[in-house]
Amino acid sequence: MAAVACKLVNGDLLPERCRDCPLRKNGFCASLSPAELARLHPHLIRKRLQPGDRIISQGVANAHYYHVVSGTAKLSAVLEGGTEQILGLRFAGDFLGQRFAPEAGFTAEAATEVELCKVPRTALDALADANTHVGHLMHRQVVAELEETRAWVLAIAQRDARQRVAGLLHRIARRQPSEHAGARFALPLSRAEIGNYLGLTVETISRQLTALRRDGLIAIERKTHVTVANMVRLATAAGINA
Amino acid sequence: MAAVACKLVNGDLLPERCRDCPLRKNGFCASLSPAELARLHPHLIRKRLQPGDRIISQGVANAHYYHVVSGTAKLSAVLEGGTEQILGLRFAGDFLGQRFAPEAGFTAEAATEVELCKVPRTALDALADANTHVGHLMHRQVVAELEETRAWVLAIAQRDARQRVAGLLHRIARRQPSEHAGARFALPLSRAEIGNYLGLTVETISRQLTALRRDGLIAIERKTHVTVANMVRLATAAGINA
DNA sequence: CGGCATTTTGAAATACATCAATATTAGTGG
DNA sequence: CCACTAATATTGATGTATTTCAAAATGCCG
Repeated sequence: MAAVACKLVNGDLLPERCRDCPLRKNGFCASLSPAELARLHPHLIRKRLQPGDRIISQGVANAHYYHVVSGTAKLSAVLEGGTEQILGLRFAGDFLGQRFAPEAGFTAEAATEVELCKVPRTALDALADANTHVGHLMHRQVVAELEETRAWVLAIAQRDARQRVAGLLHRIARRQPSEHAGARFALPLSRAEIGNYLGLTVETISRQLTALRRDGLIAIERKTHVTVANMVRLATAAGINA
Repeated sequence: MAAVACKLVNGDLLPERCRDCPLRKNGFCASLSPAELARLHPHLIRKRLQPGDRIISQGVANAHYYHVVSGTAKLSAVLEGGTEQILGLRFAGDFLGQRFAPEAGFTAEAATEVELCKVPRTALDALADANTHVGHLMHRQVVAELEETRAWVLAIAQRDARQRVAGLLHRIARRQPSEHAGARFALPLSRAEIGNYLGLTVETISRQLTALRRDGLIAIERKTHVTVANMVRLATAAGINA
């Protein structure tokens, strides 16, 4: 919640916190020059959230962008009808918030314990305008997200229940911190939420999970802790690759 | 196919063709200043395509952006498995092509007779870099497309066959040239393509269309010419608004 | 330990898919 | 213009995956 003091490392413009940040190596920050990071750094705030804590609220103008440093965030939206719809998950390295979107189109909340890097819109937008390269980066960011969303449509449109569930587990596993490398993780969503996300019922999710366990693709302990026995077989079950 | 000669109108920097263009009033071009349009204009090429003609080929680096001036374009992609998937439709005013996407992620072809405004990437990219405002416009463009794609995911995830078909007809109707204002249009997709798009079979599409006709929401002549009897009832059938 | 939400499991209902046959349309050449 | 063909669309009968309804089991928290 509190801002960490800024301290520049001797002989290097790169701020200490950013240099130690796991995100420095990949994604958005990796493409920023030390000078750009240095300019941004004074405005960065590190936050740690507990499951259920709100990050972004749908329909509210949001003054910040966020970078997920660790943990998993859940994206959801309430439709006109009042029904809730899960829109996706965001993992370490993912960016939250759209430029030029006046108000948030969805709600984001911590699904697990989450560490965030909070960036004021004004700061990043100013940098983007001053430095074309950063503006392009943010633009790329959206293009990539669009691609991913399109891929998701395809995935859901012509796949059956087993493939959808296997596909979701596969996607979650791939994005786990590399040490565990997909082997073991806590499900960031309840069965009901998974069903909502995949367009299936709670019961179907439950049945498919037990089926996947019965077939030896995964193991489940304490309802939420999944161990993937075989990533390749899981991918096959998901209908990924030909 | 051939470039139209450029001719500036007296006392106005706005090129004649652009001024007469139906797109001038809305969308991307509406946000460009006369000076910006004038700069872009020499590079614009008007093309007229017949149904089935390719506009963009998946996997190929594309040297142009396109604006749909009239008609309907069909977007599709071939997945790893070799199966084809319809990704969507583009109507008059819609933009084709993503900045920073090195190669086309999908194929676009004319579904009806289509009029296009073809813009070299180099020209528009240069303008975008020279003039922040234009860069922002292209950025906004993607953000809007992302929003729309997300909405589509929602639509398909938790709706049954009738709702999906009604929803598609509603979306097509809304985007028809205003004179006809949704009343009557030719379906730009075959039953098989609609099924592919909506994740349903040809037979189901056919049955749902006859059901909608039987219920008096639409009329169909010559298989492809749809008249919407009641847009409000169609929207209700689609599950739009609560 | 007891209450409460979530998950699992079972049985019946249903929406959509599949298989199969017929009907319509568009295209082609006589 | 008509007959012929091929492609696309419709309609029917049956099968199946998923939903729905209902109940039991598990895990969670005071």
